[in-house]
Amino acid sequence: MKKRISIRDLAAQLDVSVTTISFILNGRAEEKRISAQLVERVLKHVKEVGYRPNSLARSLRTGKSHIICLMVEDIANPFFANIARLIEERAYKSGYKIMYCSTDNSLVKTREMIHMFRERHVDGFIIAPPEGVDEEINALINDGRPVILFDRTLPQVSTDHVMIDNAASTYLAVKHLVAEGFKNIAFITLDSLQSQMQGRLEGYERALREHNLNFHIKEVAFTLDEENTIRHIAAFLQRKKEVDAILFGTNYLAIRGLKAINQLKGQIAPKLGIVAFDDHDLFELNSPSITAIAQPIEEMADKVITLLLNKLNSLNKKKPNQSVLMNTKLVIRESSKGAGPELTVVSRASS
Amino acid sequence: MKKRISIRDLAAQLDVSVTTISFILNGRAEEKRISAQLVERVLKHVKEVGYRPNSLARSLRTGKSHIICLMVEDIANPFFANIARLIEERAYKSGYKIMYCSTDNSLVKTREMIHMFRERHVDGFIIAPPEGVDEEINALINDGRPVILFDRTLPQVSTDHVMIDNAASTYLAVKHLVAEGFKNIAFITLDSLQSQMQGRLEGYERALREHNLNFHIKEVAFTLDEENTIRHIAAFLQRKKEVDAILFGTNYLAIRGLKAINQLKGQIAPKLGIVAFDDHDLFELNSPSITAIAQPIEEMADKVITLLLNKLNSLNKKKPNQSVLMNTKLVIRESSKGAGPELTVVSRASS
DNA sequence: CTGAAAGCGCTAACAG
DNA sequence: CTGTTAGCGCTTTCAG
Repeated sequence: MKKRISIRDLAAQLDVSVTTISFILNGRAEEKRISAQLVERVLKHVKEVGYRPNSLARSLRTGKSHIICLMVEDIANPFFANIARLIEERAYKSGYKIMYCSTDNSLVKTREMIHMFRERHVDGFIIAPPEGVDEEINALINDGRPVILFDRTLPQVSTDHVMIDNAASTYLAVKHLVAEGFKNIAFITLDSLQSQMQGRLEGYERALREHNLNFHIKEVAFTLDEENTIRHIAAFLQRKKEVDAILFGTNYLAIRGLKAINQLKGQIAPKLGIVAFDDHDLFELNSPSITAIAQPIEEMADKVITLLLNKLNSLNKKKPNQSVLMNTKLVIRESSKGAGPELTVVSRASS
Repeated sequence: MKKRISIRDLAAQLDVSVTTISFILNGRAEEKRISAQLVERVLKHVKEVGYRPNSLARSLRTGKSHIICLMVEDIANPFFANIARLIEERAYKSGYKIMYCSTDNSLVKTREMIHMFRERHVDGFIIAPPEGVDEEINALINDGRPVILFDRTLPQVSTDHVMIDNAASTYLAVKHLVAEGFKNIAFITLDSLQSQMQGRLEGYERALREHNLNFHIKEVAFTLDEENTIRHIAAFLQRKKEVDAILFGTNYLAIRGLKAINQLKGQIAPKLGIVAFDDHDLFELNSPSITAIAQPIEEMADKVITLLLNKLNSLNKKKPNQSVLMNTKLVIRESSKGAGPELTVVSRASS
C-alpha cells in the first residue's frame, strides 16, 4: 500500500543532497568532512521515518550483497542441518546472511542454483558439491567469487577446502572392530564416486588388507528411497550370514541399516558389531548404544566461515589456497563391543 | 574476470533493439507480433553466448523476485528441516526459490530478517513466527506481500494459516495413556506462550480433568541448553516419584527426556509410559520403541506452498483467509503400553 | 514489428 | 562540505 520511502524523498525532506545522505549512511561522513550536526540531523530523521535503503538497488550498484550461499546435499540430513545452523549463526554475527539450498546431488539443479545465486550477486559460496560441477565452480572462482568446498573435493577445482580425514576414520573404526574380535566386517556404503565416499572405502579396505580379512562391501544406489534401501540391506545381510560386524558409510545408511537389522531379528547373527559414520542424537539411547564416527561439526563450521570471511576481506590478494583436514572422533559405545579383544596390536595410527 | 554480457551487448551483436529482445525473452513475442524467424535468431544467439538476464536488475524493476522466504525456529530441528525440504522441493517445481533462515524464536533477529527480506523483494513469506512479531507481519501483509503462517498462530495477525490440532493431539495421547492404565501422567513442556504450546497444554489438562487425575507439569525454559534441560528433567523425575508416564511437548524435549531417564536408570520407575510430540526416525528402533504424535509433514508442506502460490497468483483479489487445521496421528509403539487397559471407555473423539 | 527513453533506488566520480 | 549526474541491467510505455 504505502510507497516505500527512497533516498531521494529523504533528500527533499531534509533539503540536503542525496550524495550527502548516502555518504552519511555509509559511514563515510568523517572522511567526507560532513558536519557532525548535519550527520545527527540526518540520522535522526532516517530513524523517525524508518527509512531503510533498498539493498537490491545497492547490490545492483555495488555488486555486493552481504549474502552467502550455502549449498548442501540435503538440508534435512542432520549433519548438514546442524552445520548449516552453525554457519548461519556465525555468518550472521559478521553481518552476513545465509541463503541455503539442497542440491540433491543433482548436477542440473546445482548448476541452475549456482547461476541464479551468481546473478543475485551473492558474495561467496560454501558448497558440498555433487560430482561434475567442476566447471561451474571454476567459473565462479574466475569471476572473483570466493568459494569454499567442504565435506568433499572436486578433482578439477582448486580452492579452499574443509574436509575430514575419511580414510583414517574408517581405517581406525575397522581396526577397532578387529581389536574387538570381529572377523567379517562389512562396509555398507553408497555407489558414489564422490571423494568422501571413496576415502571411506579406501580406509576400510586398507585396514582389512592389513589384517588379511575378507571384504564384504555392499554399495547401495544413492537414488534408492528409504524403504528400498532397507530391503537391499536386509537382503545383503541374509545372503552374507558370515558377516559379524558392519561399518556404515553415512548416517542415513546406518539408520536404515538398523531398521533392516531390526526387521531381521532372529534371522541373522544376534550380536552384530556396528559402527555408524556420523554421530546422532539418539545413538547413545539405542540398545545397544551405537558406536559412531563423529565429525567435528562445530570446528568445521567455524573453519568454513572463517576461511570464507578471510577471502571476502582480501578479495584481490591472491592467497594460496588452504586445505584443512580435520580428524574425526570414534565414539565407542556398546554396539562395537565384541567377544573380546584380540591380541594383535597394530601401532600405525594415522593414514 | 570476464564481463557478464548484458541485454545491450546482445542488441548490438544482433543489430536488434533491446526492447525486442526483452519481449522475446519474456515470452511476449507473439503478443507483440515479432516474426518467428527473428525470435528464433535471437533465441539461438542467446543460447550460444550463454546469456542470462540479471535477475537483480529485473527484480529492481519489476518488484518481483521469484523468491520465497521461509522462516522457521531452527533449521536443525528435524521437524522444520524436513518440512523445509519438502517446501523447497515443491516451490522449486513452480519456479520459485527458497531462502530460509532460523529465527531462534528471537524477536530482534526475526524483525531484522523480515526487513532484510522485504528489501530484497522477496515475493512471499512462510513463517513459523516467534511471539511478538505481529506488527512486522501485518506491515508485510499491508504491503501486499503474501504471508502464510504455520505451526503456530499470532493473536493480532489475520492471514492464511496451516496448523495442527494441538489440543486434540495431546488430549488423545493422554486418553491413550489413561486407557493403558497410567494414573500419574506428567507433561514436560516449554515455558512458552506460543499458541501451539498452549494448545498442547490445554489438551493435556482437559484429558486429565475428565479423568480426575492430577496434573504434573514441568515447564522447561526455552533458552536452556541440552545439558541443563536434561538436568532439570532428571530433577523433576526424581522429585515426582509417583509419575508413571510422561507426555513430551516437543521433539527435542522428548530426546532430552529420554536421555535423562537413561541416566536415572534404577532410580525411578522402571517402566515409565512415554509419548513424544513429533515422530522421529529412530523412535521405532528404541527399546522400548517410542510412541509419538506424528505431524502430517508432507500434507502440511503441500498445503503451505499451495496456499502461498494461490495468493501469489491472485495478488489483487482479496480472498478470504484460509485457516487449515490438520490432524496428527498417534503412532502407538511399545513405550506407551501399560499394565493393561482400563475399563473406562470414553467416546468423545475430537477436541 | 521496432527503437528511444524513462525510470527502479542507490553509489560515487566529479565539479563546485 | 554539497550537489549533479551517470550509470548498474532490465522492463515497458509511447511513438513511430
